[in-house]
Amino acid sequence: MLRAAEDVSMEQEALGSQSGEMVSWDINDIKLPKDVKQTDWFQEWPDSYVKCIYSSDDKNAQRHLSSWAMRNTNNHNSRILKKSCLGVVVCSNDCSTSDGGKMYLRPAICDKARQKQQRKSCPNCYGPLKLIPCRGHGGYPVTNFWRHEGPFIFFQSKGAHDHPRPETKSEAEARRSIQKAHAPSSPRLKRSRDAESLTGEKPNQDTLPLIVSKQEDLMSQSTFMGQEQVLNDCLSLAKGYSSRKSSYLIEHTPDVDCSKYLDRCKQIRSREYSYRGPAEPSVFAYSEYREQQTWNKTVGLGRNPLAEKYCSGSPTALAGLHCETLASISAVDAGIQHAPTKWDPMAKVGYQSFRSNVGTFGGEGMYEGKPHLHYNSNHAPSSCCPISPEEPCLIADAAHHYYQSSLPLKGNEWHFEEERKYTNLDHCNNEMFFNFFPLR
DNA sequence: CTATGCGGGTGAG
DNA sequence: CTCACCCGCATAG
Repeated sequence: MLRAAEDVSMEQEALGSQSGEMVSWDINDIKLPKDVKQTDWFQEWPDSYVKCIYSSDDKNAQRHLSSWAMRNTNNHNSRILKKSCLGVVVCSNDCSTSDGGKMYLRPAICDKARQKQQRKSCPNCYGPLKLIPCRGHGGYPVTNFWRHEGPFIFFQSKGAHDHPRPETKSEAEARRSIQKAHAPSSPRLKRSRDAESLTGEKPNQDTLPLIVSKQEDLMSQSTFMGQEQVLNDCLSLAKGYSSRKSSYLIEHTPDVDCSKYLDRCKQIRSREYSYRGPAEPSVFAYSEYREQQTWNKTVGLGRNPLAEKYCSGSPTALAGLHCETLASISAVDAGIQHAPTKWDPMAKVGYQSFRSNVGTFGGEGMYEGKPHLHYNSNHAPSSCCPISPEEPCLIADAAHHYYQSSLPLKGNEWHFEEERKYTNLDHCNNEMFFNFFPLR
C-alpha cells in the first residue's frame, strides 16, 4: 500500500544519512551485522526512518531512551523491544505564555498517570489540555525498536513524528520537582486540588506558579525553595538532566550563591528581551519546522566530544559558564558516552535535531479525548536555542544555523488538512539557566 | 507515583 | 499472521 511504499522510500533515504553499517539490515532480520566498524552516537530525538547501531556500552541506548514520549508496546517478541510515540500535550486553547511560548507538555508514559494528567487544566490559561497523538507512521504512532545483539544495540525508527517535541524526560522531571517543592501539600489537600481542576472550577496550585516564564518562575520560587534545590532544578532544566543527578554541580560549585544567579537571570532576561525585540514574529509553518529538522539531520550537530570546540564559539549562551565543567557534567551526570577511541570525533557528528521547544513550566494534564490534528502555535526564533543534554556548548552557534537554514521538504511527507503551525518555546530560558552557573 | 518491561489477550485487516 | 492496543503485574527510582 501507500504506507509500504512510503516506508521503502523513506528507509532508503535514511540509508544515506547514516554510517555504513545500517544500510543493509532491518531490526527484524534473523541475523544482524556483526562487522560493525562504527557505532552511532546516541540520538535524543530520532525521527523519520532511521537506523542506528549503538555500542552496548551506551547508557542511553541501554535504557532505550528517547526524548520523545515513547511507551512500551507489546509486540510479543522478547528479543525486540518496541515502543510507540504518545505524541505531545498541548493547550486546546492554543494559549501562549508571557514568553510567547506554547505549552508542549510531555505525555505521561504510564497509562494511569496519563489519565490523571488529562484531568488537569492548562497551567497557563486553565483551559483544557489535549493530547496530540502521534500519527507519523501511516496514521499510527511512530514506533521505535530496540534490539540488543552482542556488543551492539540496534535501533530502528519507523515513521516521522508529525507533532512538536514534548518536554524531555529530564525537563518533565525537573518541572515536577519544582512543582512539588513549590507547592508541597498533603495528599488530602492535593486530592482536593485535583478535584477542583477536575471540575474546572479553578486551576490547581500545583501548576499555577509554573506558567509565566521560567525566569520569573524560578526567581519567585527561590523564595520558597531551598536554594540548592532551585539551582538543582534550574540546572536540570537547563541541561535536560535528571534533577536527581545534578549533585555533581552542587559539589563542584561550592561557592554557589543563589542570589548571584538570580541577579544574573534578571540581567540575562533583560538582555534577551532587548535582543529579541518586542513581539517578534513567531509563527512558522510546520513545514518549516520539518525543514529545520531535516536540516539538522543533514548538517548534524556536534555532541559531547565536540563540546569544547563549539563552546569557544558560543559567547552568548555560555556567558559565565565554563565549558569544561559542562562537558564533564554532561558526561558524568547525563551518562553520555565519550567517543570510543576507535571513533573519529569529527566523524561522529550526530544528526539529532535541536530542541525546538524547551519544556514549559506548567502542570501536566489534559484530557485524552480523541484529538484531531489541529495546530496553531507560534514560533519564536531566538539566538539562543535550547540545548540537549548532550550538547551543552552548542547553543548559540547551532541556533544561529537553525534559523537560517532551510531545506526543501519532501512533499509527500506532510499532509495536513488544517493549518499546522508549531512553536519554538522558551528558547531563552535555558540560557538563563546556564547562567546560573558560577563564573569559575 | 511514575517510568519501564513483560506478556496475556483481543480485534481488525 | 501482523499490528495496534488494553490490562495487569513486577521492578526500580
